[in-house]
Amino acid sequence: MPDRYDHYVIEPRWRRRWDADGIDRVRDDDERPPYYALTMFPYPSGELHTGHWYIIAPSDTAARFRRMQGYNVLFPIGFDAFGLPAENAAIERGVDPGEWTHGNIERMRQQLRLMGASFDWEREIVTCDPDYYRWTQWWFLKLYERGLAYRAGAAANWCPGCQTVLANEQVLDGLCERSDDPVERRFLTQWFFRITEYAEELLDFSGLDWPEPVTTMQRNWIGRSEGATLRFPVDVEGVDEPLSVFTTRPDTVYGATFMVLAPEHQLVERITTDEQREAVEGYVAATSRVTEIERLSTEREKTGVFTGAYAINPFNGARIPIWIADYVLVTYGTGAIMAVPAHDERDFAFARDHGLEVIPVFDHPEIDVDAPLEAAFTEGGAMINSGPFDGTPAGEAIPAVVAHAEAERAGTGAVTYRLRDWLISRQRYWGSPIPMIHCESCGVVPVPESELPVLLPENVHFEPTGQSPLTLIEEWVNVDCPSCGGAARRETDTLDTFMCSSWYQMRYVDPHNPERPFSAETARHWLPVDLYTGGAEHAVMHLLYTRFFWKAARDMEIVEGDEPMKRLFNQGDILGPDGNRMSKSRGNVVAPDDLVEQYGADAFRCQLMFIGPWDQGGPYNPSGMPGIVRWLNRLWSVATEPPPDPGDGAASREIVAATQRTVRDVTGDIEGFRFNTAIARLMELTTALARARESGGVDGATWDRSVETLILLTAPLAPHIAEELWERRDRPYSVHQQAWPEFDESLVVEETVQIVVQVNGKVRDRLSLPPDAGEDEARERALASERVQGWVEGKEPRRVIYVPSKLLNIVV
RNA sequence: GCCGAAGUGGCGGAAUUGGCAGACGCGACGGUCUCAAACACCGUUGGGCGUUAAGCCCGUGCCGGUUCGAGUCCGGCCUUCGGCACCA
Repeated sequence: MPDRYDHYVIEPRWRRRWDADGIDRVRDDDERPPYYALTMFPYPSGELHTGHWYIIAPSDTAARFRRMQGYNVLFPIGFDAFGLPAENAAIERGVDPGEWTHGNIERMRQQLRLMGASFDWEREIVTCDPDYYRWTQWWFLKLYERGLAYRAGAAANWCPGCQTVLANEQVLDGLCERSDDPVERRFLTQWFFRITEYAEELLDFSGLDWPEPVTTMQRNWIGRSEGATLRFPVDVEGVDEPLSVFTTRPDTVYGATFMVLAPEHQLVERITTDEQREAVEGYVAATSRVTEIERLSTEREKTGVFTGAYAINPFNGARIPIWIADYVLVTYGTGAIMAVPAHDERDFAFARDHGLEVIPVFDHPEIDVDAPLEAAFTEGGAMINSGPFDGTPAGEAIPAVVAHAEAERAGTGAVTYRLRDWLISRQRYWGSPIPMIHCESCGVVPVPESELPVLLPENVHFEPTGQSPLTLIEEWVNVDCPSCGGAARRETDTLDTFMCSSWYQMRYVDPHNPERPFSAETARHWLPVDLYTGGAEHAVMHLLYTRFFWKAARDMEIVEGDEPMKRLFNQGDILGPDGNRMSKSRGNVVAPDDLVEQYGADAFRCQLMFIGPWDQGGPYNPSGMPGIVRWLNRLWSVATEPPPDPGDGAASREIVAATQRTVRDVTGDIEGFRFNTAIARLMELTTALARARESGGVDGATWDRSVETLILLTAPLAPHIAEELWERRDRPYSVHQQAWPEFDESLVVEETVQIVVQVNGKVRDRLSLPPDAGEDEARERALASERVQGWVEGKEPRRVIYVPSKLLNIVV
């Protein structure tokens, strides 16, 4: 019976052994330095797919690598288990969301076990378990106490057919995905978190090792704008308060020729004249059917309607018309703008389409400002048409105008953020109940902490009543007011699932604590997270929410430090073999279980890591699997077959150097998540050893050290085969508890280096030189070469560029 | 549309700071071992010119620029992907 690599036998055997030994249990009192490696927890959709493997297997490799480097690594897993799909299953198939979710979790746990990932399963958390969401509710109360939670009106997608609120993904081209009814916007009173209070601090990423594109996206998302709010009196009887607008260009105020309100602006109804009412109401209704993305498109025609009302420019007394248009959003700034068509492209387009006046208030060296403008221009020289400000240079214009506005009480300098407060209310069943009670006499009253969790009731019916399903459960909704004891009703909205994932990394450090979300000591020991890996699709929302949560917790002295995740890495998306997102409808889904069955978890892990850089993702095609399998087989042979004939040991030196280069490169590659090149280097060393075994000349000690180094370097990537080979070489269990090999530079010193010789930038020859050769020596040797002479043709070099150990370029 | 990213052989990709384009692997072709085969082994493999060879020319999405030298830097496009606040 030939002794060959058989994943089918060795993988389950080692998983059972690791499990029995508790090799992945993490202790808080371990003396090694702590290292917290976190991978974004999955939603329990029902089946582990290739995408999960692509996210988790490399994370596991990174965690195992740190463990071998001497850290006590916390690498937990759990399930982000509340959310829409469970409720859809309930509506469509009548299954209970809780049962559906728990069934999925059980299945995915089994599948995850096959991966050979070094999770400490005793720390598993499931966000829909009352033991977890009790603390999610606790966080809500803390944020409420702190004044960071409040109620306000906000729009939701409303399907009149289903009588229900829809998620954005349930709206397709403005229609409900279930009933095809046109979706409307409906205003509801909902809960918000004041994330904007932290906007300024959230712009600061100093000290964070995060990918630059993510911080850029977050900065743009927060969208800080400096400018001013200006107050324009409204020329309508009964409207005494002025119309407040935010502008980044207060210096163009003399060029404001009309005002634009968002159609949802609260003043619209009060200022609209009788003649314009029908048009305005029609436009407001039409706007409720347009998505925000469409509204912000700069290509789209700028529609709008005149309200019939006028405002007074506080600077020059000009009486200017007030319009409504959907390119102004009620959620940004004050929901109203002063339009300066001469100096703003959107305002210009609007003015052109609706025949409104254009008054330039800056001159320009290349534009005739007395002629009708062809387009808006944003950079000008000095102010014109601006009364006392005429001649003020552009650089001084904004402070001058703001100072004047403040003196005249017509406005103030202001900073606005694009970031909006976080809407956390969901009109759904499958989420954590918001722990609040509405009492007629006391108003909104928090549920006392001692009464948490507010349990989600079971046996709920999902009927299209226009209410959240929780509203219908009288025995749950009706409750005594904690404050006065009178009859009161529970809040029937549930929490956004982003809230569950905003603090889960904190719960992992102390997951079974019944008294607190976690103890202060464990938090100090483990937090913040050292390495967070997950999809770039979370670059903005989840990662901003969790930063906000952390900062709020810090201000409440629950955690220490300013940031929750020190280092962040975003892996790319794995696609189907056709380059499209894997989906059942496309028929391009690759099922991991089948591949694991056929090739083993190690091979599948390695193939996923080998296909390309982790942050790039890309198409996954199992057709590349034979290359990985061949490598593992070759590794098996090298490690299990007898050593080569030592001969005179002449090849030892090169094997030592090759091994050391591999140590250096693989260490750097795993550190930088370049698993693809790490595996390429391991393949090269494996091949080099296999060839050396054939040709001989390697002494026994060198051979053993090289083979065992190769196994150690492979261990984080292919944990099962490494363990098996380590045991077969009679090394002490476990390979995963061994120290990572140290690179020794003195063993790789080269006697000569190859220098490329170019003539006019084209490679014409190569030279072998000592590494410390100087330019003169290199030049002399190069010019002596016949091939170089042929290209130089006796001409005198005009210039010679020498890069030591690399290249010599002769320019003639 | 806005914000962010990516385009290199038949395919996945490599080239970490501007310095030999195509490492490593798949596939293909040729061969070895074998009764036969394999997840075994060896070799060739960007395109063109060249009988072989030496060698030469072209070549990193497109157009232009900077440089002794550009896959890499700059400007302008094209295409694909992620996010856009109720999918998670």
